[in-house]
Amino acid sequence: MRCRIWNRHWQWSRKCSKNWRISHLSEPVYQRIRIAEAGSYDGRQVEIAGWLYNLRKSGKICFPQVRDGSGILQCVAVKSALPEELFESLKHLTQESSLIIRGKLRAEPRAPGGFELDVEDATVVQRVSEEHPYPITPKDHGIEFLMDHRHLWLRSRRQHAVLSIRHEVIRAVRDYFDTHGFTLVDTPIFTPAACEGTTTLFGVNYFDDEKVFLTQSGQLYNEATVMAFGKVYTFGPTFRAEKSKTRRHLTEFWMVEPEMAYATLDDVKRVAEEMICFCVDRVLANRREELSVLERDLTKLQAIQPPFPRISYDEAVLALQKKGSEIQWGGDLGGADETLLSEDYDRPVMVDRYPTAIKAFYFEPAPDRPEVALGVDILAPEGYGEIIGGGQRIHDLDLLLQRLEEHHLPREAFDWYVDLRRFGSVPHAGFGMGIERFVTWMCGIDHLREAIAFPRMLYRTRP
RNA sequence: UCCUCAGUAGCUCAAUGGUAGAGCAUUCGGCUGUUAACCGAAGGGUUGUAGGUUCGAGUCCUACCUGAGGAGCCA
Repeated sequence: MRCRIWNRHWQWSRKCSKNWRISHLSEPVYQRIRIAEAGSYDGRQVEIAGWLYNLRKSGKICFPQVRDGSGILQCVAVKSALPEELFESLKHLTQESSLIIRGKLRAEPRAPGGFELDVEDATVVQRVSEEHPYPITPKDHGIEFLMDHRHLWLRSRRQHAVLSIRHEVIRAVRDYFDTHGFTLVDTPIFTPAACEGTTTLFGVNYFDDEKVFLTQSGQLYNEATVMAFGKVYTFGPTFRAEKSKTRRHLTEFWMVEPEMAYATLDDVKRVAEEMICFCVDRVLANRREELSVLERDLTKLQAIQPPFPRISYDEAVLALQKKGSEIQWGGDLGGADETLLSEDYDRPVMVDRYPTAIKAFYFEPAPDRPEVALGVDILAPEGYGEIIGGGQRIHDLDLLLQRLEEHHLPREAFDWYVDLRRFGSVPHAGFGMGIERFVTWMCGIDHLREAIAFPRMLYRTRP
């Protein structure tokens, strides 16, 4: 397999340019490895394939730093040990040129990462030209420039770390639900109507003048699938056409939404707490390197242990008023209120039983106090705001019909949803967690846009 | 939709209403252990756009465009 790849490169190189291959060796004796595995190959002859991250040079020695997506490895090319042509071409390599380097790997305390490759041979796959040098230099850049070059910015260490942590979070979320009896049942992206009727939706033309909308939640569909499977979750993209221009909003983001039959608000709180701790532990266990690149304060993440504080909306309003907030009972918590509230705790805080009037139509009212709903928001510490919203759904047919009417929602659009209350309706509950908000919090970064590869925001849909 | 701030070299930024400049990047030269290497030199400009005030505008005024932050909005 390795030889076939090698031969293909070799033939391609001869076709492309006579300068393309600068090797002076003919036998492929080097084992291709990824930089992350360097520790297992001390003293061996290896080959790494990647891109030039940075280059420092003296007169007769140069240090190309190569990244291959798994890590960064410093190489050493010494003039006296290499053919003139090879040394000169390495010395004049441009940033982000793609190349394959072969040589002997060894432990080296002076090198970042602890390992270093003594260059014996190299192949430049594509040289970045001086006329169009790589735009992202190792110096400061403004956010506009970086966002315009997002397709290249992803290669930098910090962005690589953030997206690696995102991957870890997503894997942990799925592992958690997969090992706790939940079935993944994805819900449609095209939906015929508003899930809640209030928020703004992106409309799409769907053949012959029919109008459909991009989903803003899979929850209503989850309420159908959960009656088939008992415990389900949806994981997918979500679209909100809100003209929000803040560091906490994207127009396209990813959300995980579990739903449980025969479950109540307390079950939601228990499962959410357990899942959050599971994900934080995974990130801490598997992504130390990335957290360190991001200079994340680990003690802040290590403090995320059960039990999380649980307070009611009533208590939250009183606490906020004491801290100087203008909030009145009946109003929603603003961004500033969320920060103010969470600064009292070193772990996520659960706020439940919001006024029914400010919650969506499907929330079950508290049996003893119908003016509050059995919903809960979970606010991340350090001012990261709401990461989870959820609660118990109405399971009574008559109450649901009454709510639809009160919210002026079209009965026809909700026929199937209402049907669920006719055939073995049971108390059920669930929640939704925004992946980017969770990742932003894990990484300790200050903007949601870095927690997804290609963010979609108000006024920004490129690249 | 509203408020605030910004737009000058490829990038990050300077420039009292009076000759548009520095660092990085690029090119050339020097350096055998560099850590965003360093030292020397060179090239690189329609100061977001359109008007206006002025002897003279990057700088002041008006409008517009673009971006950022925030508010509103927002399971």
